[in-house]
Amino acid sequence: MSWTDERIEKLTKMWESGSTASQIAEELGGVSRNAVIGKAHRLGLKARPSPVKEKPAKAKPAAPKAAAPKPAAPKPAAAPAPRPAPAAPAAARPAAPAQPQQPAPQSNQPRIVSVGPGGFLRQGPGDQQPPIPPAPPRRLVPAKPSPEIADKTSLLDLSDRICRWPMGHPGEPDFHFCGEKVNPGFPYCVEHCGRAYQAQLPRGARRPPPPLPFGGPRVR
DNA sequence: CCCTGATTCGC
DNA sequence: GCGAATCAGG
Repeated sequence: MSWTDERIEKLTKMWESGSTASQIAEELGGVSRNAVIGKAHRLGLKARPSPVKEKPAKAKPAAPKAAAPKPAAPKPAAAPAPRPAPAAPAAARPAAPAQPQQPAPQSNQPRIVSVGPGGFLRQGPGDQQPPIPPAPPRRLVPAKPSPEIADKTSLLDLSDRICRWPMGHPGEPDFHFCGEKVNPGFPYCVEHCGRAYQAQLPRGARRPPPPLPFGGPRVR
């Protein structure tokens, strides 16, 4: 792509209206952000108040870098008063918050509108208006993950009064906890306390041990 | 790491 | 003149 008059004009307008180099490059198409910046500087449009914070040479005149091999033009410090001072890039990036803008029914000026690749109408920087408040509030996760586990006692449902006896095996879709009201003073309900706390039977009278929580090795 | 603009330098 | 690479900063 070459820098035709039109493109240069567009670049100039957008640059002066506060659009970023990336935006300009994207708008123009076929050029990179660097190309835009390079061209802009070559055109002499330089030194916009960029998002790069300016360093106010404050109290300390310590200017290790800003020392002046340049006698001619002392840089006019950041003067927020003059025009191109995009103060609020928050809501509307592409919009140009300069001055001659919003209600500016161009008296003559046929309004240059070009058609983009997708068939959309391109806007000039001056025309840009932020018509769409973003705000797509949405929740990706429903309050109840799924009906299946809605009534089952999950890990999150456990409390001091809830029987935490595991039902099923961890990792399984339906794994949950007993959820019964606890046997006061114990972490399990009465039934599971009976399982958890087995009276030691006399040797020889042992029965095969009841299934422990998590059942030991998985039976398949 | 994303972004920004600025500058350099080989083409 | 051009712009990728690089730099410097937020």
